[in-house]
Amino acid sequence: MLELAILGVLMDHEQHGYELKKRLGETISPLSSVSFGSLYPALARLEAAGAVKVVEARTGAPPMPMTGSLGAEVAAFRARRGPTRGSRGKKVYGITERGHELFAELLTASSQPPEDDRGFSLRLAFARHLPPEARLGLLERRRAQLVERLAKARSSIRSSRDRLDSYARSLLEHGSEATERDISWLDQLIAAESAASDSRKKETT
Amino acid sequence: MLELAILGVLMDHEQHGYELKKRLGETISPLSSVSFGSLYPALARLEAAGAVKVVEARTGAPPMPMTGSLGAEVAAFRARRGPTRGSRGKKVYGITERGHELFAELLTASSQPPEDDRGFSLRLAFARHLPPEARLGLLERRRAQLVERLAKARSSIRSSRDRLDSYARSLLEHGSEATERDISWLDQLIAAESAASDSRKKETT
DNA sequence: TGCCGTTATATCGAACCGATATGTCTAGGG
DNA sequence: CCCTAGACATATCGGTTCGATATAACGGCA
Repeated sequence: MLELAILGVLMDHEQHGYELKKRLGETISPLSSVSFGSLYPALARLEAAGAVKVVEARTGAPPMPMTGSLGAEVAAFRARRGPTRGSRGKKVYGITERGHELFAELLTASSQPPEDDRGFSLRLAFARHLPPEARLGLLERRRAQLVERLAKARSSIRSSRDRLDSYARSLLEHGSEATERDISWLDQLIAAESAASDSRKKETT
Repeated sequence: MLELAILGVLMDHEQHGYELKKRLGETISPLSSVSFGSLYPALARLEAAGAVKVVEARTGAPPMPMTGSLGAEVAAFRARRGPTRGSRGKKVYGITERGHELFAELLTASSQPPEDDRGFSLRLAFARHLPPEARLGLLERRRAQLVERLAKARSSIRSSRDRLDSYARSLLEHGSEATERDISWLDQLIAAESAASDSRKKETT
């Protein structure tokens, strides 16, 4: 999930981790910013998989690998060289050819099973990298999912109306209204997408 | 987080894990159901902390007190499916005195730092267990948080309008609208809460 | 010069999820 | 009467994510 987000942001510009976090926070999901505790491991995974690579490392000395369980060794090394020694600098990451493949794969696949909300938002944010049919499929699967969720929520409200206090009831009703709006928003997107598809068809005939 | 949800549900009636999962899914957050992989460890944690305890395990005849509005329903369910149904291999959990303390603590505390969306929903769902002033505080903190989030989202949209494609832009704008509606929903809740507070004040004078 | 806020990378423990294993109970078909 | 499919129910495993924390370089400024 995070891999997809990282690759998508790196598609535009090469960046380093700290910038990446900011961009992920503002562009993709302003609601829940990504933490470093997941970002750096994810970057490490991607680098290990050959999907991204360090393009530029601005350091005085060559970068020292501090991965794995070498904490004690590194500490010993630091103690030898003194506490002021530092080779920690920026590591600018860029996406590789393999990364492009992985991005396409992640963006397309696993949208078959009912994905969670953030998964959909992420895919929609990168929808321009999808072929038009896949875009429509994404929107329509999401719509179907929301319709089902709305039905469940409504039946849940009906069946347990009297044993809910006003707070819980208001929460559920507000959630249902939000889902309704999501659906009609999707309808707009689907209509726009269909119109674009039609105009493309006309052009080629 | 999950601990709070479990304790809150157990406040109403004693239940076993499987029922708990269903109730958490339908009542609290219809959007993201809790998985067993987190539910059972959380129950184990709570049991280790002495907040819940096993009330009944694999008994044939149900001597369960089952106070609350659900008692009738459970009885009807048993009558429908037969008296021996679902009484084997189950571990019915109940909340202890320590559990009540922990619940109050979790419900009140840690709402000071900006909590995430699910955290707020959870607290609101159990708002009837809060003292009225704490309810108002909860709502107003949430409102302030959403206002801030909206401002950030808007400035983010403005600053990066042209380098966003239509999908990302639509996503961000839809998110902002949803946040606006959340805010006005909160305004309603705050108004209702204030009115209730006023009427209480009048009663006591 | 010394201090401090920002930028930046990295790790740790705990929580949580999705998949999976295992066991129990009952209904229904042969 | 058995026996198998499927609901009910508990539990664990590997991997991802989060929140907190450590470390360190850099820039401004008093």
